[in-house]
Amino acid sequence: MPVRVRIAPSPTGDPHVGTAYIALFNYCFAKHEGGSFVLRIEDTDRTRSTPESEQAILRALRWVGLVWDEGPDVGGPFGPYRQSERGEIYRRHADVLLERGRAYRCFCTAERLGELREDQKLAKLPPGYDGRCRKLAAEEGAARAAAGEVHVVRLAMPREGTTVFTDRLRGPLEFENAKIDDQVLLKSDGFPTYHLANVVDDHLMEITHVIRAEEWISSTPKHVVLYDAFGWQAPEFVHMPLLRNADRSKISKRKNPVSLDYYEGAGILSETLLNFLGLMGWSFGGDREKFTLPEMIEAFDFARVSLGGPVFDLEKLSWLNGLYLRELSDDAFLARLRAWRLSDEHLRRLVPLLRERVRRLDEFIPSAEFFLSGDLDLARCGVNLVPKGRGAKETGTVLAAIVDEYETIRGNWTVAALEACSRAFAEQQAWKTKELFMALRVAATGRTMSPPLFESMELLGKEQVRRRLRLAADFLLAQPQPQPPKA
RNA sequence: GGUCCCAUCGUCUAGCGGUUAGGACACCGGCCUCUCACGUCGGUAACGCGGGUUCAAUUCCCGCUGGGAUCGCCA
Repeated sequence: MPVRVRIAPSPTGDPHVGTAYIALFNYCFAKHEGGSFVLRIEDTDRTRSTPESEQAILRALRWVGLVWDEGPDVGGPFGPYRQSERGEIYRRHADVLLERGRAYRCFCTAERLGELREDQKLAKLPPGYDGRCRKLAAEEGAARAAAGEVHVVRLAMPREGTTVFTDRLRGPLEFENAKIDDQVLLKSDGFPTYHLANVVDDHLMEITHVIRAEEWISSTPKHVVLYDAFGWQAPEFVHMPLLRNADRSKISKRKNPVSLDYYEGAGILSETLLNFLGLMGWSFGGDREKFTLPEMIEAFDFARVSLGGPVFDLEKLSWLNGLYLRELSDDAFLARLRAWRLSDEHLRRLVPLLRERVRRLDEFIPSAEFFLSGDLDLARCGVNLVPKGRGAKETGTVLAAIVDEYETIRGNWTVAALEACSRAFAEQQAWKTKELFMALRVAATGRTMSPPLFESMELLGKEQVRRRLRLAADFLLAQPQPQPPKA
């Protein structure tokens, strides 16, 4: 049977470095085995999925250079590759489970489930569905559903016994069925949850190996039960360790740049990024640290995966990138620069902002410096970061808070949205706009004098701004507190 | 808290019973050099703890500790 693997991102946000990481291992394994690499879009969350996000993810994955053999854009024999276009398939399969008594209709409301969870929390019981609707007769469920009553379909987990599956990297993993609750398979909007869609699609798309992140281990027994309920053979499971923040928690945008767009914007070459991700949890063998994608494919072996969650270290990534940069010819280097920020396209966006602040052409580059550089020298910004009459700590807190506030406009990173959001935030914090805007200006540009703040922020891009604001906040929060006056 | 996963320098890792525990990033020093960077040479730095098994444990087993994940009509 030919090896078929897949990467299945959910288009609910920015292209994630973890997606590229898992995609890399899927890709290398598939290509090493002469198999196929499939891209499937898991957009079953109607409220959060957006076509913009899907486009951004496809674009970023293309930048990274992992080419998929089948996917929503290129098609293939197992399409459609977008789950939102496969609704009928999931409903049909849910019906099969219903008929077989392996699933049941549940009419409990979100409110009741919320209360249930609250009660369980208070009583210090493990959270989970209490199975109320499982007691309903199938006929009654069918009748109420036919009458148009809103409901979901839940998996009827076996109440006894254990479910075992073999993880390629860890060996057999065993779970007690009684401790796994009845997962929702079909939501009340008729869309499937991940659990159903993933199992159905992996089977229909003839996926042979599910290579995904470790966070999925605990839901795998549910998937195994589903395969069994359908009478299908489950694929082989391979759970890769999770990328981590410096504090060893799962990598997150609060603590690390996580968007592939950030790395592209920082001038990390895609070949560097792939090489570096290949160093996370995997080793080439020998003392080899620098290798190309074809070399990694050639050498690929799951036996060389280590399971400790690797901390993603920007410092080492930058070092590796330097290696790649230095081996470029001058012309190739120049081409990279142009593709990065020195394209006509990018410079043309800077010109209108900067030309009126420039008297001579030789002032242009200095005035544009913060648009073309990475992290700022915060020690040099120093006191300017903190408005008069405000403390370092409170300014740090405010900057950290506005980073979260900007989350709400991530899909609409425009001057107008930035300004509206920032003004509202200032009011809410009881800060003068003047105070807040200056702190933002210095944190984002490193200067007290700059082109208009929101224009600058829009051009810098959300990744760059987020990073600089966070760094400034961390810097301020780490300042030694003023000593209380001596008595 | 329940369940599950994991555990070698600060970080990424090699090691798959017997090694002076190797390499890389970062850090420190030397060399190179007009400076810096690159390069190069050297240095500081790790097997979490306790029991077993064994002639011998970093390596195998168990417990503890520590870290992580997960417990959604998100994926």
